[in-house]
Amino acid sequence: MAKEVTGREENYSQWYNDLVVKADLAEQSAVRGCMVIKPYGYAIWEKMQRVLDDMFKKTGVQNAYFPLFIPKSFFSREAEHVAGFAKECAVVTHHRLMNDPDGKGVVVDPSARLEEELIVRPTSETIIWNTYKNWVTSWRDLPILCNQWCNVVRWEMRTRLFLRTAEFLWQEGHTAHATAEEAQAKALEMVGVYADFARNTLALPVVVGHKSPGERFAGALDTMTIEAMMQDGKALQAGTSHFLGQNFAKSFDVQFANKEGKLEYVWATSWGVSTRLMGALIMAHGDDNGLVLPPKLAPIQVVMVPIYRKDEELDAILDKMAGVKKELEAAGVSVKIDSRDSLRPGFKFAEWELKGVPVRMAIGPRDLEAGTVEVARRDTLSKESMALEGIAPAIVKLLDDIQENIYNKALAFREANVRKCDDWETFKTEIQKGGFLLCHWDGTPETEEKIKEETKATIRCIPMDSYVCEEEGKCIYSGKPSHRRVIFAISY
RNA sequence: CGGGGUGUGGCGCAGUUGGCUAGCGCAUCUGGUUUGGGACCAGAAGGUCCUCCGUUCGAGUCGGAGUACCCCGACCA
Repeated sequence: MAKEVTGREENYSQWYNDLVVKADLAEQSAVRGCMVIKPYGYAIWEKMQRVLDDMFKKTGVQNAYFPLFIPKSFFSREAEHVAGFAKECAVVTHHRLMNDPDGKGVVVDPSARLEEELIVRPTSETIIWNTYKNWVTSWRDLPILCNQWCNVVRWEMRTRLFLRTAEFLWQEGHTAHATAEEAQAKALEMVGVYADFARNTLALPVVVGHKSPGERFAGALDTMTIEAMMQDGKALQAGTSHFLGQNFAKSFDVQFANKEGKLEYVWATSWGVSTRLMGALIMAHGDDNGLVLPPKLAPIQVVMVPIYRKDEELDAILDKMAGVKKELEAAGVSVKIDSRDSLRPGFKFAEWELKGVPVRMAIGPRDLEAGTVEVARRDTLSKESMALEGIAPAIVKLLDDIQENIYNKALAFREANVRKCDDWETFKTEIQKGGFLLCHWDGTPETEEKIKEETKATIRCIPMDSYVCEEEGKCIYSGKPSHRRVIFAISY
Protein backbone atom coordinates (compact mmCIF):
# COMPACT_ATOMS: atom_id res chain seq x y z
CA MET A 1 0.00 0.00 0.00
CA ALA A 2 2.55 2.49 1.11
CA LYS A 3 4.84 1.85 -1.78
CA GLU A 4 2.11 2.54 -4.30
CA VAL A 5 2.00 6.13 -3.15
CA THR A 6 4.68 8.17 -4.84
CA GLY A 7 4.47 11.91 -5.42
CA ARG A 8 3.03 13.90 -2.57
CA GLU A 9 1.18 16.57 -4.54
CA GLU A 10 -0.98 14.46 -6.77
CA ASN A 11 -1.57 11.69 -4.28
CA TYR A 12 -2.19 13.74 -1.22
CA SER A 13 -5.89 13.12 -0.95
CA GLN A 14 -5.42 9.48 -1.84
CA TRP A 15 -2.75 9.16 0.77
CA TYR A 16 -4.77 10.83 3.44
CA ASN A 17 -7.97 8.96 2.81
CA ASP A 18 -6.78 5.51 1.93
CA LEU A 19 -3.34 4.99 3.30
CA VAL A 20 -3.10 6.38 6.75
CA VAL A 21 -6.63 6.92 7.84
CA LYS A 22 -8.35 3.89 6.45
CA ALA A 23 -5.41 1.70 7.15
CA ASP A 24 -5.11 2.46 10.80
CA LEU A 25 -7.00 5.23 12.45
CA ALA A 26 -10.54 5.51 11.25
CA GLU A 27 -13.01 4.55 8.60
CA GLN A 28 -16.11 6.03 7.12
CA SER A 29 -19.19 4.66 8.82
CA ALA A 30 -22.29 3.39 7.06
CA VAL A 31 -24.02 6.38 8.60
CA ARG A 32 -23.49 9.17 6.12
CA GLY A 33 -20.57 11.38 6.93
CA CYS A 34 -19.81 9.81 10.29
CA MET A 35 -16.65 7.97 11.17
CA VAL A 36 -15.58 4.96 13.12
CA ILE A 37 -12.38 5.74 14.99
CA LYS A 38 -10.42 2.54 15.42
CA PRO A 39 -8.64 1.67 18.67
CA TYR A 40 -5.23 2.95 17.65
CA GLY A 41 -6.67 6.20 16.37
CA TYR A 42 -8.74 6.55 19.50
CA ALA A 43 -5.69 5.99 21.68
CA ILE A 44 -4.17 9.07 20.07
CA TRP A 45 -7.33 11.05 20.72
CA GLU A 46 -7.34 9.87 24.35
CA LYS A 47 -3.80 11.08 24.74
CA MET A 48 -4.82 14.47 23.43
CA GLN A 49 -7.68 14.52 25.90
CA ARG A 50 -5.45 13.65 28.80
CA VAL A 51 -2.88 16.32 28.05
CA LEU A 52 -5.47 19.01 27.37
CA ASP A 53 -7.46 18.08 30.45
CA ASP A 54 -4.42 18.61 32.64
CA MET A 55 -3.80 21.96 31.02
CA PHE A 56 -7.41 23.02 31.53
CA LYS A 57 -7.37 22.04 35.18
CA LYS A 58 -4.33 24.23 35.73
CA THR A 59 -6.43 27.17 34.61
CA GLY A 60 -9.20 26.30 37.05
CA VAL A 61 -11.53 24.70 34.53
CA GLN A 62 -13.61 21.70 35.61
CA ASN A 63 -15.32 19.06 33.51
CA ALA A 64 -19.10 18.78 33.39
CA TYR A 65 -21.69 17.26 31.11
CA PHE A 66 -24.79 18.70 29.48
CA PRO A 67 -27.54 17.02 27.44
CA LEU A 68 -27.23 15.92 23.84
CA PHE A 69 -30.71 17.21 22.98
CA ILE A 70 -31.56 20.87 22.90
CA PRO A 71 -35.18 22.05 22.73
CA LYS A 72 -35.73 23.94 19.53
CA SER A 73 -36.91 27.03 21.37
CA PHE A 74 -33.55 27.44 23.12
CA PHE A 75 -31.95 27.63 19.79
CA SER A 76 -33.88 30.57 18.49
CA ARG A 77 -33.04 32.88 21.39
CA GLU A 78 -29.76 34.14 20.01
CA ALA A 79 -30.40 35.41 16.50
CA GLU A 80 -26.89 35.29 15.08
CA HIS A 81 -26.21 31.94 16.65
CA VAL A 82 -29.22 30.29 15.10
CA ALA A 83 -28.43 31.85 11.73
CA GLY A 84 -25.00 30.27 11.91
CA PHE A 85 -26.14 26.75 12.68
CA ALA A 86 -29.71 26.44 11.41
CA LYS A 87 -28.71 24.95 8.10
CA GLU A 88 -26.84 22.01 9.56
CA CYS A 89 -28.95 20.66 12.41
CA ALA A 90 -30.21 17.15 12.94
CA VAL A 91 -33.70 17.33 14.41
CA VAL A 92 -35.51 14.76 16.54
CA THR A 93 -39.21 14.83 15.79
CA HIS A 94 -40.52 11.51 17.13
CA HIS A 95 -39.89 9.18 20.03
CA ARG A 96 -41.30 5.86 18.91
CA LEU A 97 -41.25 3.33 16.08
CA MET A 98 -43.94 0.83 15.18
CA ASN A 99 -44.37 -2.14 12.91
CA ASP A 100 -45.20 -1.07 9.42
CA PRO A 101 -48.96 -1.62 8.96
CA ASP A 102 -48.18 -2.72 5.40
CA GLY A 103 -46.01 -5.44 6.80
CA LYS A 104 -42.47 -4.34 5.93
CA GLY A 105 -40.09 -3.55 8.81
CA VAL A 106 -40.72 -0.59 11.05
CA VAL A 107 -41.94 2.94 10.51
CA VAL A 108 -42.02 6.06 12.65
CA ASP A 109 -45.15 6.07 14.77
CA PRO A 110 -46.99 9.21 13.66
CA SER A 111 -48.76 9.44 17.00
CA ALA A 112 -45.42 9.78 18.77
CA ARG A 113 -44.60 13.19 17.44
CA LEU A 114 -42.78 15.41 19.93
CA GLU A 115 -44.62 18.51 20.98
CA GLU A 116 -41.36 20.44 20.66
CA GLU A 117 -38.64 19.13 18.39
CA LEU A 118 -35.22 18.46 19.86
CA ILE A 119 -32.04 19.56 18.16
CA VAL A 120 -29.03 17.28 18.38
CA ARG A 121 -26.42 19.70 19.67
CA PRO A 122 -24.19 21.25 17.03
CA THR A 123 -22.56 23.08 19.96
CA SER A 124 -23.87 23.57 23.47
CA GLU A 125 -23.96 27.31 24.15
CA THR A 126 -27.73 27.45 24.31
CA ILE A 127 -28.38 24.58 26.68
CA ILE A 128 -25.45 25.53 28.84
CA TRP A 129 -26.55 29.14 29.16
CA ASN A 130 -30.04 28.01 29.93
CA THR A 131 -28.49 26.02 32.77
CA TYR A 132 -26.12 28.76 33.92
CA LYS A 133 -29.15 30.98 34.45
CA ASN A 134 -30.00 28.83 37.45
CA TRP A 135 -26.45 28.79 38.75
CA VAL A 136 -25.84 32.51 38.89
CA THR A 137 -27.42 35.03 41.20
CA SER A 138 -24.52 36.79 42.91
CA TRP A 139 -21.05 37.97 41.97
CA ARG A 140 -19.90 35.27 44.40
CA ASP A 141 -21.13 32.61 41.92
CA LEU A 142 -18.68 33.79 39.29
CA PRO A 143 -16.68 32.85 37.43
CA ILE A 144 -18.10 29.58 36.17
CA LEU A 145 -15.42 27.61 34.37
CA CYS A 146 -16.78 24.43 32.78
CA ASN A 147 -15.61 22.18 30.03
CA GLN A 148 -17.30 19.18 28.49
CA TRP A 149 -15.96 16.37 26.35
CA CYS A 150 -18.69 15.20 24.06
CA ASN A 151 -19.86 14.55 20.54
CA VAL A 152 -21.67 17.09 18.41
CA VAL A 153 -23.53 16.81 15.13
CA ARG A 154 -23.38 19.20 12.23
CA TRP A 155 -25.18 18.00 9.15
CA GLU A 156 -22.58 19.08 6.63
CA MET A 157 -23.38 18.67 2.97
CA ARG A 158 -19.93 17.41 2.24
CA THR A 159 -17.77 15.57 4.69
CA ARG A 160 -14.12 14.66 4.91
CA LEU A 161 -12.64 12.16 7.29
CA PHE A 162 -11.45 13.81 10.52
CA LEU A 163 -11.69 17.34 9.11
CA ARG A 164 -15.41 17.61 8.65
CA THR A 165 -17.59 14.71 9.71
CA ALA A 166 -21.29 14.89 10.48
CA GLU A 167 -20.61 13.74 14.02
CA PHE A 168 -17.36 14.59 15.72
CA LEU A 169 -15.78 14.46 19.15
CA TRP A 170 -14.57 17.59 20.83
CA GLN A 171 -14.30 19.53 24.01
CA GLU A 172 -16.16 22.75 24.52
CA GLY A 173 -15.38 25.12 27.35
CA HIS A 174 -17.98 27.61 28.51
CA THR A 175 -17.17 30.26 31.04
CA ALA A 176 -19.14 33.02 32.70
CA HIS A 177 -17.52 36.12 34.20
CA ALA A 178 -18.43 39.28 36.04
CA THR A 179 -16.55 41.62 33.76
CA ALA A 180 -15.74 41.94 30.10
CA GLU A 181 -12.05 42.24 30.88
CA GLU A 182 -12.03 39.01 32.80
CA ALA A 183 -13.87 37.17 30.03
CA GLN A 184 -11.59 38.54 27.35
CA ALA A 185 -8.58 37.53 29.39
CA LYS A 186 -10.01 34.03 29.70
CA ALA A 187 -10.59 33.73 25.97
CA LEU A 188 -7.01 34.86 25.41
CA GLU A 189 -5.71 32.47 28.03
CA MET A 190 -7.48 29.52 26.43
CA VAL A 191 -6.30 30.21 22.91
CA GLY A 192 -2.87 30.33 24.52
CA VAL A 193 -3.44 26.90 26.02
CA TYR A 194 -4.35 25.60 22.57
CA ALA A 195 -1.28 27.15 20.99
CA ASP A 196 0.90 25.67 23.71
CA PHE A 197 -0.70 22.27 23.24
CA ALA A 198 -0.42 22.38 19.46
CA ARG A 199 3.21 23.44 19.51
CA ASN A 200 4.58 21.41 22.37
CA THR A 201 2.53 18.25 22.25
CA LEU A 202 1.41 17.97 18.64
CA ALA A 203 4.62 19.55 17.31
CA LEU A 204 2.37 21.69 15.18
CA PRO A 205 3.53 25.24 14.62
CA VAL A 206 0.42 27.39 14.70
CA VAL A 207 -0.27 31.06 14.21
CA VAL A 208 -2.44 32.68 16.87
CA GLY A 209 -4.67 35.45 15.70
CA HIS A 210 -8.08 37.06 15.59
CA LYS A 211 -10.64 36.02 13.04
CA SER A 212 -12.01 38.71 10.80
CA PRO A 213 -15.62 39.63 11.63
CA GLY A 214 -16.81 37.61 8.68
CA GLU A 215 -15.11 34.45 9.92
CA ARG A 216 -16.20 34.77 13.54
CA PHE A 217 -18.18 32.18 15.43
CA ALA A 218 -21.92 32.77 15.20
CA GLY A 219 -22.78 35.02 18.13
CA ALA A 220 -19.24 35.98 19.15
CA LEU A 221 -17.76 39.47 19.52
CA ASP A 222 -14.27 38.15 19.00
CA THR A 223 -12.94 34.80 17.81
CA MET A 224 -9.31 33.86 18.25
CA THR A 225 -7.85 30.95 16.37
CA ILE A 226 -4.82 28.76 16.02
CA GLU A 227 -4.09 28.25 12.34
CA ALA A 228 -1.85 25.47 11.08
CA MET A 229 -0.38 24.88 7.66
CA MET A 230 -0.67 21.47 6.09
CA GLN A 231 1.98 19.99 3.81
CA ASP A 232 0.01 20.90 0.73
CA GLY A 233 0.11 24.54 1.77
CA LYS A 234 -3.52 24.73 2.79
CA ALA A 235 -4.51 26.28 6.10
CA LEU A 236 -6.34 24.37 8.79
CA GLN A 237 -8.15 26.00 11.67
CA ALA A 238 -7.10 23.82 14.58
CA GLY A 239 -8.88 25.45 17.49
CA THR A 240 -10.88 28.52 18.42
CA SER A 241 -11.61 30.61 21.49
CA HIS A 242 -14.48 33.06 21.53
CA PHE A 243 -15.32 36.13 23.54
CA LEU A 244 -19.11 36.08 23.47
CA GLY A 245 -19.76 39.37 25.23
CA GLN A 246 -23.16 39.45 26.88
CA ASN A 247 -25.06 38.04 23.92
CA PHE A 248 -25.89 34.71 25.46
CA ALA A 249 -26.41 36.13 28.94
CA LYS A 250 -28.99 38.52 27.52
CA SER A 251 -30.67 35.84 25.42
CA PHE A 252 -30.93 33.48 28.38
CA ASP A 253 -31.32 36.14 31.05
CA VAL A 254 -28.26 35.31 33.10
CA GLN A 255 -27.80 38.14 35.56
CA PHE A 256 -25.96 38.52 38.82
CA ALA A 257 -26.03 41.03 41.64
CA ASN A 258 -22.71 42.86 41.77
CA LYS A 259 -21.00 44.08 44.94
CA GLU A 260 -23.17 47.19 44.86
CA GLY A 261 -26.27 45.03 44.64
CA LYS A 262 -27.05 46.04 41.07
CA LEU A 263 -28.07 43.45 38.49
CA GLU A 264 -25.66 42.91 35.60
CA TYR A 265 -25.49 40.47 32.71
CA VAL A 266 -22.55 38.11 32.84
CA TRP A 267 -19.78 37.97 30.23
CA ALA A 268 -19.07 34.76 28.38
CA THR A 269 -16.43 32.80 26.56
CA SER A 270 -16.46 29.49 24.75
CA TRP A 271 -13.60 27.55 23.21
CA GLY A 272 -13.08 24.20 21.60
CA VAL A 273 -10.89 21.75 19.76
CA SER A 274 -12.03 18.59 18.04
CA THR A 275 -11.00 15.35 16.39
CA ARG A 276 -10.04 17.66 13.55
CA LEU A 277 -6.71 17.84 15.37
CA MET A 278 -6.22 14.23 14.29
CA GLY A 279 -6.52 15.36 10.70
CA ALA A 280 -4.08 18.17 11.38
CA LEU A 281 -1.53 15.71 12.74
CA ILE A 282 -1.84 13.37 9.81
CA MET A 283 -1.58 16.08 7.21
CA ALA A 284 1.10 18.14 8.88
CA HIS A 285 3.58 15.40 9.75
CA GLY A 286 2.77 12.32 7.68
CA ASP A 287 4.98 11.10 4.86
CA ASP A 288 4.67 8.47 2.16
CA ASN A 289 5.30 5.74 4.69
CA GLY A 290 2.37 6.80 6.81
CA LEU A 291 1.76 8.66 10.00
CA VAL A 292 4.55 10.39 11.90
CA LEU A 293 3.58 10.87 15.53
CA PRO A 294 5.33 13.30 17.83
CA PRO A 295 6.65 11.28 20.79
CA LYS A 296 4.67 13.26 23.34
CA LEU A 297 1.48 12.13 21.67
CA ALA A 298 2.36 8.62 20.54
CA PRO A 299 0.45 5.92 22.43
CA ILE A 300 3.42 3.67 21.73
CA GLN A 301 6.73 5.52 21.75
CA VAL A 302 9.05 2.59 21.15
CA VAL A 303 8.28 -0.65 19.38
CA MET A 304 10.69 -3.56 19.62
CA VAL A 305 10.96 -6.09 16.82
CA PRO A 306 12.84 -9.33 17.36
CA ILE A 307 14.84 -10.80 14.49
CA TYR A 308 15.55 -14.51 14.68
CA ARG A 309 15.72 -17.83 12.88
CA LYS A 310 15.18 -20.38 15.55
CA ASP A 311 12.84 -20.45 18.50
CA GLU A 312 15.75 -20.56 20.95
CA GLU A 313 17.00 -17.32 19.49
CA LEU A 314 13.57 -15.78 19.89
CA ASP A 315 13.43 -16.77 23.54
CA ALA A 316 16.80 -15.20 24.24
CA ILE A 317 15.87 -12.03 22.35
CA LEU A 318 12.49 -11.66 24.02
CA ASP A 319 14.21 -12.14 27.32
CA LYS A 320 16.63 -9.34 26.56
CA MET A 321 13.80 -7.16 25.30
CA ALA A 322 11.79 -7.62 28.45
CA GLY A 323 14.72 -6.24 30.40
CA VAL A 324 15.12 -3.25 28.10
CA LYS A 325 11.38 -2.63 28.22
CA LYS A 326 11.46 -2.48 32.00
CA GLU A 327 14.37 -0.07 31.89
CA LEU A 328 12.60 2.18 29.38
CA GLU A 329 9.32 2.11 31.24
CA ALA A 330 11.10 3.12 34.40
CA ALA A 331 12.27 6.14 32.44
CA GLY A 332 8.68 6.94 31.47
CA VAL A 333 8.74 5.56 27.93
CA SER A 334 5.83 3.51 26.59
CA VAL A 335 7.07 0.36 24.91
CA LYS A 336 5.56 -2.44 22.86
CA ILE A 337 7.29 -5.69 22.03
CA ASP A 338 6.02 -7.06 18.73
CA SER A 339 6.47 -10.77 19.32
CA ARG A 340 4.04 -11.95 16.67
CA ASP A 341 5.70 -15.01 15.18
CA SER A 342 3.75 -15.23 11.94
CA LEU A 343 5.12 -12.04 10.45
CA ARG A 344 8.53 -11.24 9.08
CA PRO A 345 10.50 -8.31 10.43
CA GLY A 346 10.25 -6.25 7.26
CA PHE A 347 6.49 -6.42 7.42
CA LYS A 348 6.47 -5.30 11.02
CA PHE A 349 8.81 -2.42 10.25
CA ALA A 350 6.49 -1.16 7.56
CA GLU A 351 3.42 -1.60 9.72
CA TRP A 352 4.76 0.34 12.69
CA GLU A 353 5.97 3.06 10.38
CA LEU A 354 2.47 3.32 9.00
CA LYS A 355 1.24 3.80 12.54
CA GLY A 356 3.82 6.49 13.16
CA VAL A 357 5.62 4.97 16.16
CA PRO A 358 8.54 7.35 16.79
CA VAL A 359 11.27 4.81 17.60
CA ARG A 360 11.79 1.25 16.52
CA MET A 361 14.33 -1.04 18.14
CA ALA A 362 15.36 -4.27 16.45
CA ILE A 363 17.35 -6.93 18.24
CA GLY A 364 18.75 -9.96 16.45
CA PRO A 365 21.41 -12.60 17.08
CA ARG A 366 24.17 -10.21 16.00
CA ASP A 367 23.02 -7.68 18.59
CA LEU A 368 22.78 -10.27 21.33
CA GLU A 369 26.43 -11.12 20.76
CA ALA A 370 27.60 -7.54 20.50
CA GLY A 371 25.34 -6.09 23.19
CA THR A 372 23.79 -3.64 20.75
CA VAL A 373 20.43 -2.73 19.31
CA GLU A 374 19.39 -1.24 16.00
CA VAL A 375 17.49 1.97 16.62
CA ALA A 376 15.45 3.55 13.85
CA ARG A 377 13.71 6.88 14.09
CA ARG A 378 10.44 7.46 12.29
CA ASP A 379 10.88 11.13 11.54
CA THR A 380 14.10 10.76 9.50
CA LEU A 381 13.81 7.04 8.71
CA SER A 382 17.47 6.70 9.70
CA LYS A 383 18.94 3.78 11.58
CA GLU A 384 21.90 3.38 13.86
CA SER A 385 23.36 0.72 16.09
CA MET A 386 23.43 1.66 19.77
CA ALA A 387 24.90 -0.02 22.86
CA LEU A 388 22.32 -1.66 25.09
CA GLU A 389 24.30 -0.42 28.04
CA GLY A 390 22.65 2.80 29.20
CA ILE A 391 20.03 2.63 26.50
CA ALA A 392 17.20 4.23 28.50
CA PRO A 393 18.61 7.75 28.81
CA ALA A 394 19.72 7.60 25.19
CA ILE A 395 16.19 6.75 24.07
CA VAL A 396 14.68 9.45 26.26
CA LYS A 397 16.97 11.94 24.63
CA LEU A 398 16.21 10.56 21.19
CA LEU A 399 12.47 10.97 21.79
CA ASP A 400 13.06 14.58 22.77
CA ASP A 401 15.12 15.10 19.63
CA ILE A 402 12.39 13.60 17.48
CA GLN A 403 9.74 15.77 19.10
CA GLU A 404 11.84 18.84 18.42
CA ASN A 405 12.77 17.79 14.92
CA ILE A 406 9.17 17.17 13.88
CA TYR A 407 8.25 20.62 15.11
CA ASN A 408 11.21 22.28 13.45
CA LYS A 409 10.54 20.55 10.18
CA ALA A 410 6.92 21.70 10.18
CA LEU A 411 8.01 25.18 11.21
CA ALA A 412 10.61 25.35 8.45
CA PHE A 413 7.98 24.27 5.96
CA ARG A 414 5.64 26.99 7.12
CA GLU A 415 8.36 29.64 7.10
CA ALA A 416 9.19 28.67 3.55
CA ASN A 417 5.57 29.11 2.54
CA VAL A 418 4.69 32.42 4.12
CA ARG A 419 5.23 35.42 1.88
CA LYS A 420 4.12 38.98 1.49
CA CYS A 421 2.03 39.99 -1.45
CA ASP A 422 1.04 43.50 -2.51
CA ASP A 423 -0.32 43.04 -5.97
CA TRP A 424 -3.75 41.66 -6.79
CA GLU A 425 -2.75 39.94 -10.03
CA THR A 426 0.19 38.27 -8.30
CA PHE A 427 -2.08 37.34 -5.43
CA LYS A 428 -4.46 35.45 -7.68
CA THR A 429 -1.74 33.15 -8.98
CA GLU A 430 0.33 32.93 -5.81
CA ILE A 431 -2.57 31.96 -3.58
CA GLN A 432 -3.25 28.88 -5.70
CA LYS A 433 0.26 27.63 -5.01
CA GLY A 434 -0.62 27.21 -1.35
CA GLY A 435 0.90 28.78 1.72
CA PHE A 436 0.06 31.91 3.67
CA LEU A 437 0.06 35.29 1.98
CA LEU A 438 0.56 38.32 4.20
CA CYS A 439 -1.46 41.09 2.66
CA HIS A 440 -3.07 44.40 3.43
CA TRP A 441 -6.84 44.39 3.74
CA ASP A 442 -9.16 47.33 4.06
CA GLY A 443 -11.05 45.72 6.93
CA THR A 444 -14.40 45.45 5.19
CA PRO A 445 -16.46 42.25 4.93
CA GLU A 446 -17.29 43.21 1.34
CA THR A 447 -13.68 43.03 0.25
CA GLU A 448 -13.16 39.82 2.15
CA GLU A 449 -16.17 38.30 0.43
CA LYS A 450 -15.05 39.43 -3.03
CA ILE A 451 -11.61 37.94 -2.53
CA LYS A 452 -13.18 34.69 -1.41
CA GLU A 453 -15.45 34.59 -4.44
CA GLU A 454 -12.66 35.22 -6.88
CA THR A 455 -9.93 33.05 -5.38
CA LYS A 456 -11.48 30.84 -2.66
CA ALA A 457 -8.93 32.36 -0.29
CA THR A 458 -10.10 33.47 3.13
CA ILE A 459 -8.57 35.56 5.86
CA ARG A 460 -7.22 32.93 8.17
CA CYS A 461 -6.46 35.38 10.90
CA ILE A 462 -5.13 38.75 11.90
CA PRO A 463 -1.95 37.44 13.51
CA MET A 464 -1.21 38.16 17.15
CA ASP A 465 2.04 36.39 17.90
CA SER A 466 3.84 35.53 14.69
CA TYR A 467 3.91 37.39 11.39
CA VAL A 468 2.52 40.44 13.15
CA CYS A 469 2.93 43.25 10.69
CA GLU A 470 1.61 46.60 11.81
CA GLU A 471 2.39 48.94 8.97
CA GLU A 472 0.61 51.31 6.65
CA GLY A 473 -0.29 50.04 3.25
CA LYS A 474 -2.99 49.64 0.66
CA CYS A 475 -5.60 46.89 0.53
CA ILE A 476 -4.58 44.26 -1.97
CA TYR A 477 -8.03 44.23 -3.50
CA SER A 478 -9.59 47.66 -3.06
CA GLY A 479 -6.45 49.79 -2.72
CA LYS A 480 -7.94 51.50 0.31
CA PRO A 481 -5.70 52.31 3.27
CA SER A 482 -4.77 49.50 5.68
CA HIS A 483 -2.85 49.49 8.93
CA ARG A 484 -1.68 45.92 9.11
CA ARG A 485 -1.20 42.76 7.13
CA VAL A 486 -3.46 39.75 7.58
CA ILE A 487 -2.99 36.12 6.56
CA PHE A 488 -4.78 34.89 3.47
CA ALA A 489 -4.85 31.24 2.48
CA ILE A 490 -6.90 28.51 0.91
CA SER A 491 -8.17 26.43 3.77
CA TYR A 492 -9.68 23.07 4.55
C1' C B 1 -29.69 20.79 -4.90
C1' G B 2 -26.43 21.49 -9.71
C1' G B 3 -22.03 19.07 -12.71
C1' G B 4 -19.11 14.57 -13.37
C1' G B 5 -17.83 9.44 -12.25
C1' U B 6 -18.21 4.42 -10.46
C1' G B 7 -21.03 -0.28 -8.97
C1' U B 8 -17.61 -7.43 -11.20
C1' G B 9 -15.08 -13.12 -5.09
C1' G B 10 -13.25 -10.07 1.55
C1' C B 11 -10.30 -5.51 -0.61
C1' G B 12 -8.39 -3.14 -5.20
C1' C B 13 -9.21 -3.65 -10.33
C1' A B 14 -9.26 -5.72 -15.86
C1' G B 15 -12.82 -7.47 -19.08
C1' U B 16 -11.77 -5.11 -26.67
C1' U B 17 -16.57 -4.22 -32.16
C1' G B 18 -21.93 -8.53 -27.48
C1' G B 19 -19.50 -15.01 -28.01
C1' C B 20 -18.73 -20.11 -25.56
C1' U B 21 -15.75 -22.36 -18.82
C1' A B 22 -15.76 -14.22 -16.13
C1' G B 23 -10.07 -13.06 -15.24
C1' C B 24 -5.80 -10.49 -12.42
C1' G B 25 -3.28 -8.47 -7.87
C1' C B 26 -3.71 -8.43 -2.62
C1' A B 27 -5.92 -10.99 1.40
C1' U B 28 -7.67 -16.16 3.04
C1' C B 29 -6.88 -21.73 3.74
C1' U B 30 -3.23 -26.30 3.39
C1' G B 31 1.79 -28.03 3.09
C1' G B 32 6.89 -26.90 2.81
C1' U B 33 11.10 -23.65 2.74
C1' U B 34 12.10 -18.87 4.95
C1' U B 35 12.87 -14.55 8.68
C1' G B 36 18.58 -7.83 9.64
C1' G B 37 13.06 -3.80 5.10
C1' G B 38 6.32 -5.33 3.29
C1' A B 39 8.98 -13.69 1.70
C1' C B 40 8.89 -17.80 -1.91
C1' C B 41 7.10 -22.40 -4.11
C1' A B 42 3.09 -25.82 -4.76
C1' G B 43 -1.98 -26.55 -4.16
C1' A B 44 -7.14 -24.99 -2.63
C1' A B 45 -11.45 -22.33 -1.58
C1' G B 46 -14.27 -18.12 -2.80
C1' G B 47 -18.62 -14.46 -7.82
C1' U B 48 -27.24 -14.10 -8.21
C1' C B 49 -21.06 -9.27 -12.61
C1' C B 50 -25.95 -3.24 -7.91
C1' U B 51 -31.54 -4.07 -9.09
C1' C B 52 -35.52 -4.46 -12.50
C1' C B 53 -37.22 -4.14 -17.50
C1' G B 54 -35.90 -4.43 -22.59
C1' U B 55 -32.95 -5.69 -27.37
C1' U B 56 -30.64 -10.46 -28.98
C1' C B 57 -29.72 -17.22 -30.88
C1' G B 58 -26.53 -15.28 -26.95
C1' A B 59 -25.67 -9.53 -22.27
C1' G B 60 -20.55 -8.26 -17.28
C1' U B 61 -20.58 -5.82 -22.26
C1' C B 62 -26.03 -2.53 -25.78
C1' G B 63 -30.75 0.55 -24.29
C1' G B 64 -34.20 2.38 -20.42
C1' A B 65 -35.60 3.11 -15.39
C1' G B 66 -34.30 2.73 -10.40
C1' U B 67 -30.63 2.56 -6.54
C1' A B 68 -26.05 3.06 -3.83
C1' C B 69 -21.47 5.20 -3.26
C1' C B 70 -17.38 8.62 -4.71
C1' C B 71 -15.44 13.31 -6.70
C1' C B 72 -16.23 18.72 -7.92
C1' G B 73 -19.42 23.15 -6.42
C1' A B 74 -22.92 25.92 -2.78
C1' C B 75 -22.39 25.12 3.32
C1' C B 76 -18.77 24.56 7.27
C1' A B 77 -14.51 23.58 12.43
